[in-house]
Amino acid sequence: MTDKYDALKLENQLCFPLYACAKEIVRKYKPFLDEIDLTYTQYIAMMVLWEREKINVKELGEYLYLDSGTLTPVLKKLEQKKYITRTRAKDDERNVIISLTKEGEMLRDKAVEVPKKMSACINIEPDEAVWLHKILYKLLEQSK
Amino acid sequence: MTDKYDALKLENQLCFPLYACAKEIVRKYKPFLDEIDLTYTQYIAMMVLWEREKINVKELGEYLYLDSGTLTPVLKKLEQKKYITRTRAKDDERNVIISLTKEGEMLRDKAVEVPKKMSACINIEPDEAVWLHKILYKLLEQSK
DNA sequence: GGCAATTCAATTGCATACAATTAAACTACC
DNA sequence: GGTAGTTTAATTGTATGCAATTGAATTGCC
Repeated sequence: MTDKYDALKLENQLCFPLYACAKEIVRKYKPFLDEIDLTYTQYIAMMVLWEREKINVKELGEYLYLDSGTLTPVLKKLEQKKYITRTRAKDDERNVIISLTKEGEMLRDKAVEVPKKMSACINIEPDEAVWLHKILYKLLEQSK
Repeated sequence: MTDKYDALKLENQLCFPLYACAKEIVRKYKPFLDEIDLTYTQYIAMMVLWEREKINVKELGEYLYLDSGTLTPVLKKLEQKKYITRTRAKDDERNVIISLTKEGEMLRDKAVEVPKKMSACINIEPDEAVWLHKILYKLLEQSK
């Protein structure tokens, strides 16, 4: 019951369900993120800022696995919305420092509801979630 | 050691590593897919075609979790490359039938090397891979 | 000190993704 | 048989993503 093309079957891929699952879950975030007027990419960028307050684009990109080509427009949007500021570092003008504004800080209290609402949408056993989390980070480590 | 914002920490998310992991793995495909001049989206579309030969856009979208807004331009590209044809169904002109061409069929022999090369790039225990596959499909089921 | 190499963010070009709308075709129902 | 509702792709508009390039700033090295 095997043929030489088995490896090409969609159902035999590991990448495909990963790709599809990520998209579907990000899509589920949308209604909740709409309430606080953030896209998913803006949301994860804010997440880092809430932890760090100040960070440059390169380091932010390392956290998020995104490059400046993606981040620059996202950060400009967040700047427009007054959640962050973008300023060249005095000591090294190549670096653009992203800083949280007071408005950005305040958004945190509204955003904290998002993960709560999401967890109600994803039906997964707690121990499976822990496992999945672990294995995904193990795979991510390989990309560094 | 917990605070009210713990749920907002990037490292506590399940969606983020899923999202990042999917992107990183798709990126790892790129050099192999470049060799056969396919993008990842074109590749997974071809994968379905190699299994099905004929399918309409809607049903293809259900397999791939993609809508016509994404698929139409992808399929037009594959048509340009002569791997598929797009024709309105005689019996119901709303349906666009995607069919594999002989060139598309022939590409399969080259494409079958891609999963082989990829598996050498992803370092994961076989039983973990099976488990991951299972849990991802379980999550995907919830999006139907 | 001066120049080559490196670093960083921004830009460009291309390819997704998806929500919302549109237009054409078909179905149901009377 | 006519019309309202439904279905299917395509289109439009917005937001990513990423490779490659650019330009400014900095560092290394002699």
